[in-house]
Amino acid sequence: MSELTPAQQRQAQLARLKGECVFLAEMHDIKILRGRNVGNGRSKTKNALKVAAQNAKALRPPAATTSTTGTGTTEATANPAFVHTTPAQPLSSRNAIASASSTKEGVAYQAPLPRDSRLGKYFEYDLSKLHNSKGGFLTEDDPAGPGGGGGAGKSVREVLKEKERERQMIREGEEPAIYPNTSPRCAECGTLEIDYQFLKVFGVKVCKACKNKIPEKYSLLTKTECREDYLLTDSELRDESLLPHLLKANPHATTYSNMMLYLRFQVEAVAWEKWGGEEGMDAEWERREEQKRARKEKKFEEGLKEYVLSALCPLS
Amino acid sequence: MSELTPAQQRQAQLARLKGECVFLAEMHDIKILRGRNVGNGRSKTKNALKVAAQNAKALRPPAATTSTTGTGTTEATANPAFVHTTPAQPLSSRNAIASASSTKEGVAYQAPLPRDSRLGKYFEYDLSKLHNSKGGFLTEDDPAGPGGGGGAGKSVREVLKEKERERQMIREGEEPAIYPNTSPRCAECGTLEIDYQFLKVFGVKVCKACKNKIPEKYSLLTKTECREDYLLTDSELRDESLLPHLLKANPHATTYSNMMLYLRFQVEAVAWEKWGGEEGMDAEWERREEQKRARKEKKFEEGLKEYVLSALCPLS
DNA sequence: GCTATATAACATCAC
DNA sequence: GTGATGTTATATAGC
Ligand SMILES: [Zn+2]
Ligand SMILES: [Zn+2]
Repeated sequence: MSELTPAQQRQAQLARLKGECVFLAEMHDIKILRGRNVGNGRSKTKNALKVAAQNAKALRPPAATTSTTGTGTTEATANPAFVHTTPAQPLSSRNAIASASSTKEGVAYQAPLPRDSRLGKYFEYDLSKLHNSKGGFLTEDDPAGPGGGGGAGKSVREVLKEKERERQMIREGEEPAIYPNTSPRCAECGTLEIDYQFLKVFGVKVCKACKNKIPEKYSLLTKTECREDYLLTDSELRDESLLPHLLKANPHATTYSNMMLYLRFQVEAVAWEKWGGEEGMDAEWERREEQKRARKEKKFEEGLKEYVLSALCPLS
Repeated sequence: MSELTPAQQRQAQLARLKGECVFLAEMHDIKILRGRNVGNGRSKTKNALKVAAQNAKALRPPAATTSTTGTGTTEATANPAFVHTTPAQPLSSRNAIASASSTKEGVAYQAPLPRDSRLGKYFEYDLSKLHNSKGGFLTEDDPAGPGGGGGAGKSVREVLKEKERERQMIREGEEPAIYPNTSPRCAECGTLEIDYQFLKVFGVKVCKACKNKIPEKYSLLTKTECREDYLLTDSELRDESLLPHLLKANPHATTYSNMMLYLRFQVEAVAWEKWGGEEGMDAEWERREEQKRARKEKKFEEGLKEYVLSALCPLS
């Protein structure tokens, strides 16, 4: 096999990607002018799908969206006494991990620059507004909504990625431009005694009392729960810029790996964009359940035959 | 890692399988009595699903089911001039392959025994009637239908597996008990000039004229077409006892691998059982198409950003 | 048009 | 509860 070297493969894929980009960019009415990108903006409404825009609310902390508690997720880790015992100590080690993982992506050093830097001027068409599609949320150019200043037109994924950049800056000691000198207050009740661990890790301003009062929004989920109950994939949960998490000692045994805890409303936002709302997710869940059952039955039939045959043949 | 040896793994899986079998067998009202299997039979109607029984017809050659030509499958290889040129020559080599592949399964030597042999007596509950489920066909104990003697209660898969055993016996020179001394006739028009290649490979009695006259039933599909148009998986298409195929030189280049050609109505029968009829299959097809599109768009977005960034950064 | 390789999703088990 | 491992399905490139 005259296979390519890894470097050549990478190059080939990039070339393919570039070709595809040019082609698809035209499809999206984006013009690429070698170093300067001028698009005629919003023209992707044709790709819009299904959807109910209720999820967007979940991203704006001030809105006290109590959402639904519908899905039968186990509330085990949602118990505050169980989850919030450690007083923000292991954060330093966790931050180390976070920084390492976000800087390993090559260009990540340039990426966290603020939007108004030199880089921003090259785009009349904001790349972060590209139609994300896996669910079709926020594709209609909704009129920015009342008070929804910056988020309009961006997918949940994009908003979260930007928030991650802000968190990154917080970790590096710089204040994000959006929160100048005023001390942060709980988004729910306004108290000044917010949980700084939540601010640092999740970029969410909330006090411990409100956290416990609104578990359907602020409770924590283990990685496994996210995978099973919200059908998120491992790579999605590994992406800190999409869904941050905090680490906590595993209660099953001290030798086990740390638990990874995610914030429920963030997880729900991503999952609902991915699956097209809670209904779409439930439908997919049913589908997989049925699939699993079918697989099991097939294996059972084959296995039973093999078993009975092997049990009978010695007698013949 | 104190991992198990392959043999130990196999053993462990078998043990697990046996346990599962016992458990699930009880669920199915089957009693396993170490070498003797006594079940109270039909009690699985609760598992029945969706369905339209039209597909069963496709399995009875005498019924001139013209089926539908609905799906937009390419009819390229369906062109008889293209497909049926070789006069049953390469069969010998193909048969060798077939025998090899079907005997490599260990117990396959015992399996082809006729139903009324010693083995059959141990089962009051016919294992081949187990609910197959991936589509839910034929689970209701349909009253055997007019003239449908042996096939009632068996899934499409099971029927095909039995037919494969017959074909196997034909290849080995023995006449199957069902076709005694009378020469085979075309199931469509009754002529004696049937295509013996089709009989040997597919176990189907049909003349060349009828083959060409009813392409929606007798045309041939390449393996790739089966995979793409009928959403069958590679392992399913590799299983000769489920879906036999004949080989033909690849027209694209003589150095390429042989084409594998499957009979359309057999493929349709399997696919429709798997997906719950043509409607179910089309639904799944749409689902995958959408999934593919979403994947592509996601990759595009990431790729475009990376590309534009790499194109822009040198300028800054 | 097919197979081989790589990638992602998924099930399973040791920790 | 998580991560490593093997298994399966999908995408691509070479033949
Ligand atoms: Zn509060
Ligand atoms: Zn005929």
